[in-house]
Amino acid sequence: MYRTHHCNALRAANIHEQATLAGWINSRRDHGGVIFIDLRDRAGLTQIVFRPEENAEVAAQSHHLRDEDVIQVEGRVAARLTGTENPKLETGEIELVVSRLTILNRAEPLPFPLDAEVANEDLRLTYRYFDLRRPRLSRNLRLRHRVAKATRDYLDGQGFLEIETPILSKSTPEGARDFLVPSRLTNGKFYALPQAPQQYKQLLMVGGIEKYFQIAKCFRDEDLRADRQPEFTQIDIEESFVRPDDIYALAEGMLAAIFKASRGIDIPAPFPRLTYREAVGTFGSDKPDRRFAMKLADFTDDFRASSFKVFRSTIDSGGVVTAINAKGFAGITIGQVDEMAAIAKNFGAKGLAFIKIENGEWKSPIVKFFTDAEKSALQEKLALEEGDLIFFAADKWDVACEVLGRLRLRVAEIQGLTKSSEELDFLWVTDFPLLQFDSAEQKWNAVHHPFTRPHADDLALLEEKRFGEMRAEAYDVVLNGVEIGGGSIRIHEPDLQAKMFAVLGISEEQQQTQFGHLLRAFRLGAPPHGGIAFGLDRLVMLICGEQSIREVMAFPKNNRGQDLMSQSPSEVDFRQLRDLGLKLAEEKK
RNA sequence: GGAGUCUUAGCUCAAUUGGUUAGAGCGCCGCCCUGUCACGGCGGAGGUUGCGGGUUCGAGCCCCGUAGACUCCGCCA
Repeated sequence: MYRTHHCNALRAANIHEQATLAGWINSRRDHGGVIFIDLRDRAGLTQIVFRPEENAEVAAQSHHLRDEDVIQVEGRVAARLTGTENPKLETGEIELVVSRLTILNRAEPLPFPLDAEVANEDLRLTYRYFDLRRPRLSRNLRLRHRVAKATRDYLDGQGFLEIETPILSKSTPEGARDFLVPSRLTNGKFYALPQAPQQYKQLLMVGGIEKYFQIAKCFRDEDLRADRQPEFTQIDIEESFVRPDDIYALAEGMLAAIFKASRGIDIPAPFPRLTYREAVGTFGSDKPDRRFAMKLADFTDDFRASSFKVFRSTIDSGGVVTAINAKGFAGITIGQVDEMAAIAKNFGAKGLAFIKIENGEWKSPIVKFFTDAEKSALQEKLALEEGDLIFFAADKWDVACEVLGRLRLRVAEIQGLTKSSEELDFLWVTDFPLLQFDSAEQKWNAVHHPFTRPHADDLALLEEKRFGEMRAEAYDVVLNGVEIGGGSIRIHEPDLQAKMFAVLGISEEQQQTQFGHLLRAFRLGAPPHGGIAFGLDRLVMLICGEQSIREVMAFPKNNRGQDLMSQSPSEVDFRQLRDLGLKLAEEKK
């Protein structure tokens, strides 16, 4: 046995007992004579003390110890001298007077200190196993475990079965780029790593499972972001004989259990619901951060007869005029104006009109075009006050909303509106559009995925080919402006599914080769079903108060998808390629 | 593929307007120190200022290029 106690176990009640501890040297304080060491293991810290008068040999050895050496110590639990107790430590009333020291392993000079923030993420990722010793990451991984455990316990309690689905699966044309795995036994053919267990979970429903879940690894070969890694984890759920309301209640219950278990807090449920049109129209985003207002206000009717040509012509051609009030932002700098204009342009605006309210005056080159009626409409709907700043967007509805939505987020960031907020704002966004026209490819794409059920009231639109107007029976859960989950009720009828594939431009032949098994399954008595999937990494990130999912994964990849620690991806031996029947197109330089 | 920010000692950072030998704290090495808890004191080692080029009497600083990191856009059914 390496130890009799962990490093957060000994208390005043243990005084005079013998104990053996093992762990890392967190810090050492060498007084030449007496030497103190804070010994750390995953449970906490215990001060151990070496005294020459107690054991000269061991004390002499102790002078050579360094931070992060791994040692085992045996000794007597003693009360600290009066006045030297440390209230900052749970073990602060006692110390271990060492009589025997075993050095289990030494540490070379450290690549970076563990007791300070390190900015260089490259270095942290290269020495990830070392970085994991820091309280930040160990706390995050513990919270992640609590979230996963609460998820399993809750769903188990609701009668769900955790079922694994294949990692080696089939490439499909829709969606993200697949990671491919060449097949050795069938040269020239490939597996794909799953982007999500979507088809498998639907087939489990056909299989009569009724209630399935999985904490599933998913893979997408797309560019990375602070909240996107090529492999990530979903809490994947599917259930038969459900309406959206059933899914909402289940998801709310699960999130409540997760937040209770991880943060010890009760979250208010049911969550408010916004339709997609409401969310985008009011906040300029389908994942609105509602912890601050700065709502979009529509002025299309007010400017219908405007003498300001830009507004007038936009409205005449079916566009809208909307605005936000950036409260107290009239002191905006030239640089910030440029930045805002750049954001507007980046998201499709032709320009950015704005008005400063300063010294009781409306300052802007466009104010001269406005009538009193137009001004009072602005005044009223935006509740204008001294020091405010109005941003306008005049464009097609979706462009105008997105532009103001992006400006809204940037202004809030500059003003620090959510900086110290502890608020947890959950909501459902419902009634997403079913299809979106891709003008580059000149085809309709599924907004959610091809298996999403059209809204029952909009089925007639399918026959009329008014695809852009169709709503989906799809929903997202949003927390503080981050999409943490999304799902839909699925199509379970083979004919409707085939029709959807056709709309998406998937030929009859492709349907058979790529989705034949699914269509066939639907002809053998598929129950109505639907589900939802949560991004576990993003959820844990929010629970931990982190800005990046890399901070809640044990071994994340960098921006280029590389693991700096193990140096993957890496070249492979030519024999491996030969076995797979592969040849590289270009010789590596 | 595009935009932005950044890159100075092992780590975190500094270096006035372009001006002498690029500094500090932590860490490391050596010596001292018997009640500290971020212990303290004295001394020492450690630098091609990411890389390449240019302007200049003189470049860490200005210009051009390039590499890398991060953030965002595109992309992510």
